[in-house]
Amino acid sequence: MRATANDVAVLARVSVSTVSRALSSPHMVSPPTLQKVQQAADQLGYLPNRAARGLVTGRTGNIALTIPDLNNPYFAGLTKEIQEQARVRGLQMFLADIDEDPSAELQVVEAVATQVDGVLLCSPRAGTDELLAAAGRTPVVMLNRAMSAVASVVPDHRDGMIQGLRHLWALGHTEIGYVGGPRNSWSNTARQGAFLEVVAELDGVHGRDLGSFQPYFSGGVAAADIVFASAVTAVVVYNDLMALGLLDRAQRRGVHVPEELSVVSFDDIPFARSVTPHLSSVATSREEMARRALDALAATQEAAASSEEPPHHVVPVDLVVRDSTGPRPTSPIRPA
Amino acid sequence: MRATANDVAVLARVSVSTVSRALSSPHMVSPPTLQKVQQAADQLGYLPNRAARGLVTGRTGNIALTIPDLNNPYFAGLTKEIQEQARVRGLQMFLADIDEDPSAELQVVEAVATQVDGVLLCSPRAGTDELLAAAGRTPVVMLNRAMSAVASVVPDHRDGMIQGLRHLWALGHTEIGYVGGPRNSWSNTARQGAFLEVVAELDGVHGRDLGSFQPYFSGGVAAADIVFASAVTAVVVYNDLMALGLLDRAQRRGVHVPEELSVVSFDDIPFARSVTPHLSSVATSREEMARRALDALAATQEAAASSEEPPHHVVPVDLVVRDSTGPRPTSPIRPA
DNA sequence: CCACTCTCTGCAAAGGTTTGCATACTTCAC
DNA sequence: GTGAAGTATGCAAACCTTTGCAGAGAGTGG
Repeated sequence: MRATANDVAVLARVSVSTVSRALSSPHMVSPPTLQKVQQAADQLGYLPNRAARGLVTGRTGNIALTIPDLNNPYFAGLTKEIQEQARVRGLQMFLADIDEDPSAELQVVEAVATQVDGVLLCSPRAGTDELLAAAGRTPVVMLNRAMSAVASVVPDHRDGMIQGLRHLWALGHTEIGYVGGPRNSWSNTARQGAFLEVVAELDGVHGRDLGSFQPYFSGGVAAADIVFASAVTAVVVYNDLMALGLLDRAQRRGVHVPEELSVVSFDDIPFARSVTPHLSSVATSREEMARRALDALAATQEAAASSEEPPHHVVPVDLVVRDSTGPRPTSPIRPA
Repeated sequence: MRATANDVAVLARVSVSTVSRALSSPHMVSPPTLQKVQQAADQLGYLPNRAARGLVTGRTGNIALTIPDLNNPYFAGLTKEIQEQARVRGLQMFLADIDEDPSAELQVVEAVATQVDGVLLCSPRAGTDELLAAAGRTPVVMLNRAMSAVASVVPDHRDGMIQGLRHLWALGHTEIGYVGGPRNSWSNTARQGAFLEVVAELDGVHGRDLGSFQPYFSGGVAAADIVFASAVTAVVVYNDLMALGLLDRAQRRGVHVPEELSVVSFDDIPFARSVTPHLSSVATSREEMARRALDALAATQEAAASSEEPPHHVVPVDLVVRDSTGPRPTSPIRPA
């Protein structure tokens, strides 16, 4: 079996208490004993059992993250950054890919609740009340969903929409569509709402909701022909993955982007730069999201007793203009 | 605080032992008591503390996975499948993105070793000996690296290379290059070795090693001009990400794929179907890799005592032919 | 030389669960 | 009516660590 504190104690001829103190608060122990203990610990390759420690201290050094779909590079990148932020804070991370299954999300939260210091719910699929119930007393921070009752970190969807639409407006577009993501997604609701609001404020611009689609490449393919058949010359797409699908279908149908159709989307995944034309997209810094998420978690832990309002972060976004947006075409879309 | 077994015991007017038994081995408890306990547990929302359970049973219900780079969709997809396989087996999963940092890998393994039933090391960066030392008595399975001492799951690189090269050979190519990944990567060594071997066995085919590059989009871009300047009409590329970079650069340089250059790569990431031309690629079933990885972990746990040879899985692969490969051109590459 | 302060160390409890053993109670056969 | 067999439950130890408290010993000042 693996060496325990007791083994080290025996070898160093001290008590387990001294071993514990030597390793976690060295200043409480005399230099000679400290050295004895350290040597014994090294010799045995001793590492404290974190589960046992968590049992008594109440802090486990673990966090958990739920994510909807790792096959979406946006979420993969965000996961990477969150894990990196956890690492620099000395935390280990549980990960669960929910894959659109709300019950799986609840199960995971219940299962890990006792072994983590906090839970990060990224784009939660289940209901907020159930999730909070499942978490029990464990601090929770939501990513990509805002509610007053629980701490949250969300991108500034509205500002992203403003940046995207003003860009299209400046290019002369007046008929602009919104290609939506899943109807029950908080992010989609936020973006769709912002689209309609902002479009109403732009002089001479006519906005059109083109419907809801799956937030995958295939969803963009599915939306494409509807886009071509509508009278729009530009679209804002729920996310990059869908925009890629739209682009692929456009190419097959002989619709030229950006000459006949301009496309802006959200997320700025790395592949936005790997396709032709390179995608104009609204970028949120994943590193900033991750940093704020872990800060919010720490704050929530502190504020557990003091019932202050939990922190709500809105992370700034930036439109990155590339090749998928261009001036309003003079003639309408004409698929080959 | 969260409800404990003791709270349930008090409410149900039984002992904690009975609570424990009622919930984990119901048949050992009389129907009326069982019902009392269940009702009390429901009422309090009781869920056993898994860390405490792990302390006494020695099984935690957790595993850990280290992965080199979540921004590579191949690894993101593999992570997703492994987490899914863990879920169906009732296990929670720690995840660590190593990002090419061997010391981070060692730290993580040490940190989680006490709180997991096993560790999956995907494309390990650190040395095998150090990793095994860090894991201590925790079962370890390696993915994408094979060694006799430790259980492993690897794709059949050699067969993948055979399929890719025979495909190119059948298309008439005789000058074929290999665009390599990182020199210290086990996968790259395996693929490069297989390339040279297989190419030597193909009549009239001349293989050429074109060097080592970073396993990213940028690495493919960096390799591109070297490829165009060499006399090859086809290349096998270490992975899809690099192939995408190569394709991007080819388009900018005016090199037509597959008319002037055929490209085959490894991994078959989803984006292989999202770029133009769609990429011919050697696919490994991520689901199969994941399943075998968890099977191997379970087997390693069993065989901890009996010192049998650890299991070594070689997972079959399939070349998926798409649009990036075509007949040998009659005239050599001529960048615009 | 005493009393006091400080520094260091050990004892024992606590955290929440599982499980071997013992006990109490039933049931049944003789 | 007694003994055996069987069932259901509780007690207490164990897992590994941290930490409050107490005690031992050393040093210091009067």
